[in-house]
Amino acid sequence: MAVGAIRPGGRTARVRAAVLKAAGDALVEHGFDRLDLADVARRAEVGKTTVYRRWGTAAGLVTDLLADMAEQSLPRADTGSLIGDLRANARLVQRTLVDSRQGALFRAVIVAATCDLRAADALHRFYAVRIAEWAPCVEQAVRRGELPPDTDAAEVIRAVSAPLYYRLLVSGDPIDEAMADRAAEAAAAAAHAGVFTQTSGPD
Amino acid sequence: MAVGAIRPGGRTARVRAAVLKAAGDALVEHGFDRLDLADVARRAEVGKTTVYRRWGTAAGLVTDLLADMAEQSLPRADTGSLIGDLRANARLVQRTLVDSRQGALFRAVIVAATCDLRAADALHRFYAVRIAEWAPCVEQAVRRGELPPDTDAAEVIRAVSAPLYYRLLVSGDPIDEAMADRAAEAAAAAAHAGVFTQTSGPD
DNA sequence: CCGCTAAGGGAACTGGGGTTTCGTTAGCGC
DNA sequence: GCGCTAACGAAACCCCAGTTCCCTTAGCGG
Repeated sequence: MAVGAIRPGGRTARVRAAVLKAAGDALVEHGFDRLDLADVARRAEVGKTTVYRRWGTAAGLVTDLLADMAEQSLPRADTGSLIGDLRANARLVQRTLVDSRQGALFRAVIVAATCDLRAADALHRFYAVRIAEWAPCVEQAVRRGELPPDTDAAEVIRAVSAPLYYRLLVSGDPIDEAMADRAAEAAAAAAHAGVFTQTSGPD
Repeated sequence: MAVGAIRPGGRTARVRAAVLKAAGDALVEHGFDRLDLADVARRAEVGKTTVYRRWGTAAGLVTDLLADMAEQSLPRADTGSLIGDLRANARLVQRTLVDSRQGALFRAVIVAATCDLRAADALHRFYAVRIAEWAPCVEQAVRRGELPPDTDAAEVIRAVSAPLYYRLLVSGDPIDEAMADRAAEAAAAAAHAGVFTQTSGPD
């Protein structure tokens, strides 16, 4: 049985909150690779034994942090048009990745996911939830007749985020609002052209 | 002056080749976070002092490995049509990322880039070269009249790769040939729609 | 082929990240 | 509010990644 599952109230919850906060701070300052659990314990004003007992490794700590982040997701937009909704989504992601704290945090959890299977699971579930949250934008557009009937909604949402994450992690090119808008427009154009229909693309 | 710059021949070159090979093997097996320089030295049958002296850190070693990988880049395709060239590019990237050795290696260098500024520089230059290699496909399509005159060629190429890397690093969704084709088609559709023109998108 | 010294290698050393031990605090059922 | 024990925490401990020391090998200019 996991530590903290039997008496989850009071001190246990306070310790968890303090440690996750401290872990976030440490990740933003040093990044995942230099995350020192003893340092996290010091910041949280908690015994380092506690951190090692409850979370074990840096990856375990990040996994729990991600579970915590997953609970506060922002609601999707509903502007009335596909391009409006996709732009809203792209700009939300853009602002998140550019924000110095949030951006560093996302880089850290993505790195953690490449190092640890549980962290990877948590990350994939995190994004599955986010994508599912925004998919109705596309489904509404289908119902309005803006898009082909069997358009894969999740695929369209993924297509909006992909260029932003590609720049963050791979190419290092700047991530500004104009490029977020282009990402939204590109996804919309491809969806209109029927590229994201579930059976097959147009011939 | 860097070690190995004064007598770059013979033993120095042999040691570098052996160490980079061993580093690649170790990265594929354990990933960047568990890269142990002493282990690399053992695999390369080289003194661990040598590895620490010449490369210093895991990030430094990966940076050099990336410089080595940059030298063998595959030539771009020339199928005669934009969609053909983009599909070839998407499938090349797809095969690379799915390949157990290459995929692990790319994940590792991307992780290294998030930890170390020099590694990040090396990675960004690596992708800038790859993108520049494939940009002429788009420029030819412009000349053929397939695309608007002021299409940003690099942006189109990036749009092809982005969904593949997004799945590799972020969402964890499968990366098969069909999805590579969709990525190519989506980029082509957006480019046709004028989303990637340098002045501004269509109104 | 000789000498200078760049580069490599074995071995001992060290510091701090992670573990173990055991005593203390406080959540929660009654 | 009482008692049981889950959970926390201080300190001693251990192990190994990374460093230092110093000797050996071999590239390369002459």
